[in-house]
Amino acid sequence: MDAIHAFEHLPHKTIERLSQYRRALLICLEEGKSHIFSHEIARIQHITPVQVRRDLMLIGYSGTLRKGYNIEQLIELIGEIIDSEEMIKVAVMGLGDLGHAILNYFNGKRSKLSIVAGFDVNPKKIGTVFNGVPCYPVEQIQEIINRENISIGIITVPAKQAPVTAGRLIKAGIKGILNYTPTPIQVPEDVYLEEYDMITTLEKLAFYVKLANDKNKL
Amino acid sequence: MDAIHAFEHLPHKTIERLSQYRRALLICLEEGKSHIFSHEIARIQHITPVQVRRDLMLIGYSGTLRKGYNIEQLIELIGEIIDSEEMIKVAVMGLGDLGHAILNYFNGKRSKLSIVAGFDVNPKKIGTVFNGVPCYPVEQIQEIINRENISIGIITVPAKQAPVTAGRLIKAGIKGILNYTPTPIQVPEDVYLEEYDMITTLEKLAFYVKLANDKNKL
DNA sequence: GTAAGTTTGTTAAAAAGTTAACAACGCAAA
DNA sequence: TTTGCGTTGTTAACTTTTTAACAAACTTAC
Ligand SMILES: NC(=O)c1ccc[n+]([C@@H]2O[C@H](COP(=O)([O-])OP(=O)(O)OC[C@H]3O[C@@H](n4cnc5c(N)ncnc54)[C@H](O)[C@@H]3O)[C@@H](O)[C@H]2O)c1
Ligand SMILES: NC(=O)c1ccc[n+]([C@@H]2O[C@H](COP(=O)([O-])OP(=O)(O)OC[C@H]3O[C@@H](n4cnc5c(N)ncnc54)[C@H](O)[C@@H]3O)[C@@H](O)[C@H]2O)c1
Repeated sequence: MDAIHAFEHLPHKTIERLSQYRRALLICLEEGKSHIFSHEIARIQHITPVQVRRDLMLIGYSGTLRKGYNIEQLIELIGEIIDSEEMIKVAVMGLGDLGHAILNYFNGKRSKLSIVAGFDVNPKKIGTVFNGVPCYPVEQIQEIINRENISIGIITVPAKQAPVTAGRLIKAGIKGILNYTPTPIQVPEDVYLEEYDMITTLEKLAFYVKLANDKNKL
Repeated sequence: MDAIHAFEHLPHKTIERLSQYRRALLICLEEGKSHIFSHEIARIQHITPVQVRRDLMLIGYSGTLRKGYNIEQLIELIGEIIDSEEMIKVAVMGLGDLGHAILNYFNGKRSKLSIVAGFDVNPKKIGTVFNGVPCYPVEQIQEIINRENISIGIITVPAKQAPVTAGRLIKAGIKGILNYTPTPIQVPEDVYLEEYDMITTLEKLAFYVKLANDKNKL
């Protein structure tokens, strides 16, 4: 299909925004709305209406003049683009506070993404089931990842353990890693990596807050 | 001072990377290194050496030829740029799993940023102290934020409570908000806002994993 | 002491991402 | 009708961000 080819070349930022649009659209749908204007989506996402229209143009979706976009259809189309046909399965490495928060938050939210396993070294956690997700010992990682066909790993172990944990995930054949520890990790180029550290976000925020403060003092 | 003026116009991405460089540099310092090359920093951060050099050029830091950058000095300079002179104080709204993870993780990591208060509605949590951070009832938000001179709020309440919580923070005079719930919020333009949703990151990851999969199948 | 090899600093070019501008359209009110 | 307004789709301009290119400088090896 031609469309699949096109979606390959969607800008990275557009992919992110599509996910965000869908999240917002799902809420609107729940609230009983059937249509939405570009400027409404824009306001929710803190961007410009032009950008919304441009993104939707890129995925080939057309709205109705003066009526806006059909919410249900748009959710459907975004799903066709960013979701995969089969379920994508995810494992969480390290079921501490953050790992728990993620398990709590995540499952059930998306139909094509599911956390199916947790791994830990703490004997008290191994064998327990949290929110429907069983906790396995790290030694079984290869076995479980093969058996369940898990392709994404989330790292929430103590920072020092991040590199060795990443190594295990890679060895086990994982294709994408989301690293929530502050220790950067290295991956081969066929593994997708996202790293997020709260402190970077906070420091950025603090920088701009300070800047605004300094300006007001003048 | 002239330099302060210049730092105002640093690219947003550079600010983010400076925070990341510092994080990496602190680790290197601990490991006993005294100097580092641009390509080493680049490798840790998964970017190019040119970009590192460019960022450092923008902040006016010069390395030594064939010896690289002095780690201690660079950490110091990055601090002068992105940290504020006085401590920036932070409050966490909602001390559930995620709020706890943040308290656990954060305090002590940075000298100029500190979480000094938590707020919750659960009577069992109110009055407790977690990791040195007291939990107050939300009703006292105005009082505590004024008294402690808190300027940043992190939102980790249940998603539905996000907008009302944001409203309270804004009313209390907060200047920056970091929203970790999946419900987008609205803020006046003198308040800095960052929103982060794990699902967006995961969906993006899943998209590129799928893409790579599809390519391999051809 | 000279040549070869590295690494920095900076300017210039390229790429990615955002915003502006506006024609086309359709609804609503006059 | 017809006029005016609000909205989409799209091209073009602009801005931001990244990458390339390369001279200058220092070190080491010969
Ligand atoms: N990025 C962020 O925003 C953010 C926020 C909070 C915490 N963190 C980071 O996330 C990580 C986890 O934080 P937390 O508060 O949940 O810590 P925690 O100590 O509560 O949890 C860590 C868990 O990992 C397990 N573990 C230890 N070694 C392991 C290994 N080798 N393999 C598998 N499991 C192992 C422990 O038994 C524990 O259950 C830390 O690195 C922390 O720095 C990041
Ligand atoms: N963005 C992410 O990556 C991510 C990950 C996990 C969870 N979350 C989100 O973070 C939020 C918190 O998650 P959690 O797992 O910690 O939930 P939780 O239920 O464990 O914690 C929520 C806490 O907020 C308190 N609370 C409820 N209403 C409040 C109010 N009006 N004011 C102050 N406190 C209030 C509750 O008493 C509870 O202690 C949720 O919205 C969840 O969707 C986000």
